[in-house]
Amino acid sequence: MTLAKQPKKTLRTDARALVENCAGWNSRLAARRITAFLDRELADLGLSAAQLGLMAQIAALTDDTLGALAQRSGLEQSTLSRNLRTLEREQLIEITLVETDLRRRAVWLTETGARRLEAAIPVWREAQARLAQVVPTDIVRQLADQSEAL
Amino acid sequence: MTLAKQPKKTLRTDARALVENCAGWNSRLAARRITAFLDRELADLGLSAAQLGLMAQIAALTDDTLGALAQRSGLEQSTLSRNLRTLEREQLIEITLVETDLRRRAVWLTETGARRLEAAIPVWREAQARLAQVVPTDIVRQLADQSEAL
DNA sequence: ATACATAATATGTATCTACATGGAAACCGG
DNA sequence: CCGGTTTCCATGTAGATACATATTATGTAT
Repeated sequence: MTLAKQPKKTLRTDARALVENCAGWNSRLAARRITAFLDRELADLGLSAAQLGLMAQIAALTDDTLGALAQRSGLEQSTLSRNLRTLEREQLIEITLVETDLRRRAVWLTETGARRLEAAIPVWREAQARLAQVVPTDIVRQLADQSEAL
Repeated sequence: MTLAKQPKKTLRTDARALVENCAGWNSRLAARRITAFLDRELADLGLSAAQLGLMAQIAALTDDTLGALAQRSGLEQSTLSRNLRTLEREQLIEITLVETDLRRRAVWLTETGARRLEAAIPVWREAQARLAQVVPTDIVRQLADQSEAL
């Protein structure tokens, strides 16, 4: 009878292998750490790393609707819907109907949002540069690209 | 007067550079995609990728308390506290007092939890192998390691 | 021993994330 | 034009995550 307190050696060994190698765990761990770093760097701007990224996604589009934005940003449609809401509440973005198809909504930055993003860019650039001294940022980008095939 | 609908070219250009290169965004994107893949692969087991990882962390320890586990797993103490609760609710883990210091709690897998983890290991191994054909898992591990320095 | 500081954990609050489902608009076959 | 289907988005629900703060127990100086 194996006590839970002292699991079988093999289980512990397997668990250690999982902990070390699991790409799921490791990718989330890296994301947590990198995001925490950026959040600290961006704290003064009143933007989180996630918000900055999403605003940049929006600014990068010429004009597009929520579904397309979800696609491009690799977010669940429902997740996007909610992440947009916090930006909307702070009046950084605006969401409006598309007259030609009333099911669709279009997003864009407000003037306030554009100014906020503009102010954030150099801070982000600086933070990313410091980050790049510790983590190979081009590799991170490759990873994001490659994982799309999953 | 620049309309928000058509932000300054420079802003859009900067935004595109951010979207492409931001290690924060890219790391979260990769983590989302990898985690979603593993969640699908693990669906039958009644475990999410995050739960599996955390259970493995617990199993990998000989004996330890919550603070140490938070450290090792790179999670906020408060985050860990809550993630453990869902495992506890399903009776996969047990949390008890440490008699020598009543502030501390110790965690371990229940028999049910150990069996569940044991069953999950081969499934994880298979999933990780398939994942590795698309994403270099050793690189992901390096990233997690390197980002600790942030 | 008592009062104050420190340590370990839990809880309040809020954002990020996703799956399942709901509601409204558009589309399409007859 | 009408009814069924599909598309787009929002919402219910729930886990993952973190910061700030509260709570309880330990340690310490007097």
